[in-house]
Amino acid sequence: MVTITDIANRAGVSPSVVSRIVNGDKKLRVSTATRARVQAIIEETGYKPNVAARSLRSSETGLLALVVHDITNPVYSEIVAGAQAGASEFDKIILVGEADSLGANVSKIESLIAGGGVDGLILQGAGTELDKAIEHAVSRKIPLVFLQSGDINIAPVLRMDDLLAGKMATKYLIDHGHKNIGVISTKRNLQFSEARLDGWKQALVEASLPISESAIAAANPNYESGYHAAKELFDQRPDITAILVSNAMSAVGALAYLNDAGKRVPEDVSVIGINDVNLAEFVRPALTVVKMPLRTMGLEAVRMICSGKTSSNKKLEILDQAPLLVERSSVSKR
Amino acid sequence: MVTITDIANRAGVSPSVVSRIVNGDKKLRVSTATRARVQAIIEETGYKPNVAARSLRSSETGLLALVVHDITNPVYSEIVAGAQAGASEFDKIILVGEADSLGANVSKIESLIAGGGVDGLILQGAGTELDKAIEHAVSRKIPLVFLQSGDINIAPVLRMDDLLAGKMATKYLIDHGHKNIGVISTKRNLQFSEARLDGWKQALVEASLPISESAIAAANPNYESGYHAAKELFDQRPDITAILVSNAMSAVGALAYLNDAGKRVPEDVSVIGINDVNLAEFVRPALTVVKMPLRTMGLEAVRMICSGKTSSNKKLEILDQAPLLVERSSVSKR
DNA sequence: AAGTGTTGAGCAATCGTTTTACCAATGCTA
DNA sequence: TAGCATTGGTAAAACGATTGCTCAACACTT
Repeated sequence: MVTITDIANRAGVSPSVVSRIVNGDKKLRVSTATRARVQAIIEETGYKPNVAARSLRSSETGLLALVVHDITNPVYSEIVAGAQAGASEFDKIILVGEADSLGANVSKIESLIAGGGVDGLILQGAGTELDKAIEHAVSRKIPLVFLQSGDINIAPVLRMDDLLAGKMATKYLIDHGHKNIGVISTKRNLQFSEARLDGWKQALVEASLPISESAIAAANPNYESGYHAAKELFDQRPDITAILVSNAMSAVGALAYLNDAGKRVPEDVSVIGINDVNLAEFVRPALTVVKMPLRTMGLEAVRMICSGKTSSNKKLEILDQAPLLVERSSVSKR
Repeated sequence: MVTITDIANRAGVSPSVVSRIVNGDKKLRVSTATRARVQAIIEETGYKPNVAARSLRSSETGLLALVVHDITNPVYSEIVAGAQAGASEFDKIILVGEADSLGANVSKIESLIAGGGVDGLILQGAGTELDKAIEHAVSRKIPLVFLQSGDINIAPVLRMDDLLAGKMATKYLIDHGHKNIGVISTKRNLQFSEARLDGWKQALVEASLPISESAIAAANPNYESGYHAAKELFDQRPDITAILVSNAMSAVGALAYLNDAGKRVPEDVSVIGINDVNLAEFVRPALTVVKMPLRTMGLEAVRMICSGKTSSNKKLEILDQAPLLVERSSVSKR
């Protein structure tokens, strides 16, 4: 492999000069002549600095780890996309991990973090699997941000306005004349899910509608779980005419159940989801949803990490960008 | 940070001993007493070797880069999952990149590869964006595998039995009495897509059914494109009673179009997809598909990389594991 | 008793960059 | 012309781990 010394030798300069040229050193003092000569040689040889050596010296790796709960969930893909956009602002690369699958390679991830292999860590839906990794990150002072839920005493938690989202969605159903409104919340009692549920409650209260525990079901964020939660809900409460589903994948599952149960959407039952994904537009009936700024959340997380806002600012941060109601065909007047 | 020297000092041994203990050196000769002492100190201090230093010395990073065409596509998530499973066999971590989004950070990815930041490279649906990265990988002799399509002169190409899949699916439609069978192929003229199309053709030929160009449409692997391709197809050929859709996301899009066009599935039109995803089961009607061994492909790619089969063996490799027909509700007898 | 093996461990070079400190040469000021 | 600043560059010490080589001590063999 061609090293910085090779370049230096061929150019008849010392490695330091090459290094400065490559890195665009601020207080760089090198004549335009040598600079051109060196750059030509770099071009010609295709020299690229060895990343290991560089990060050994500078203790920066250019890698940011983002651990999400489930890669296959399109909702999380949005977060990843946002993070990637942020990463390119700061010239970093996002390393995507999956919390569930981590079981197998969790120790490898831990070593990576503990060994200074990443410049920052973004954790979405962190369960206890990652406790050790978190510990290492903290002791190594690696910038850390939680997304949607996490322990505020350890690192900042970034959230979207989930309360507002739940409220908006529910209000929309109420405005369409619904009075018996069920909700399918997200399991695991996650903080953000709780907030969405609170939004539902607040909207009902403000409309002087009763809140009943029997109108609440819970699902994991996948199709199947949404299907079963919907079944459970309607078995208990056949009188429900509209449901709010706290996440997109469960919403699609719920739609499937309603179809199988012979309930037409939206004629018999209206459905509104939280989180928008491409799929919502192409499922039939197309899902009306409250679109959350997932992308922005991913982006903002990276920005916090890279601009050093994580250590100073240990608190719950709620994104300014408001949820957006996207009307499609799954809700009707009653 | 606690380094190997710190450990060595506290244990009263030299760093080499610590290194050998940590790495389980084969020809390791260290007394059980010192070993225990050192290990206790490692435990106590939480020492983890610095990954940059380690990879500088050993020129191995423990990272494998997997670049897929589109992270949000659940089909590719399967590949990623398989690769991750393979990675944990070899104690490596998968770094997932996205070819499309690469536009922005492509140069960073290039540097990573060129700088020896990864131990191997798996490319799915590689377009020209990555040519430079490929070049670097080759010149650095970084193991490289193409998935589904790629230049066989550069590295091995791993494929599934796409021809068989196309044939099986089409035969299934034929067996159900269909004679006018359309196909929505995948754009970009990718090699695997071509093979699926050939399968369609072969099945028709074997059944002495005519092959007509007007029965062929093409879509990108996403919902929207599938929707439009279906529209195009049926505008041209309203007589078609069954379609084969070459990828799952397009199939869902096609389903949406058929619904909007007032064609009932499967009563008026039967649909069969290639590739299975969870969604196929929860969309209504549930999609009948030919399930491809995507997971196995991801797994096998990693195995090839990590066992050094990539340099010797530059050829097209087709996975043994056969496609599997999964019957659901989108195909009916005619 | 001399020779031969084995065990346990240390020394020091090395991987490729970055960066601090330093220096020589030149130009400028007063 | 002495003094000083600027320009353009070099030397060498890190960064932290790995590993080939060396070596002392002891145990066996013959």
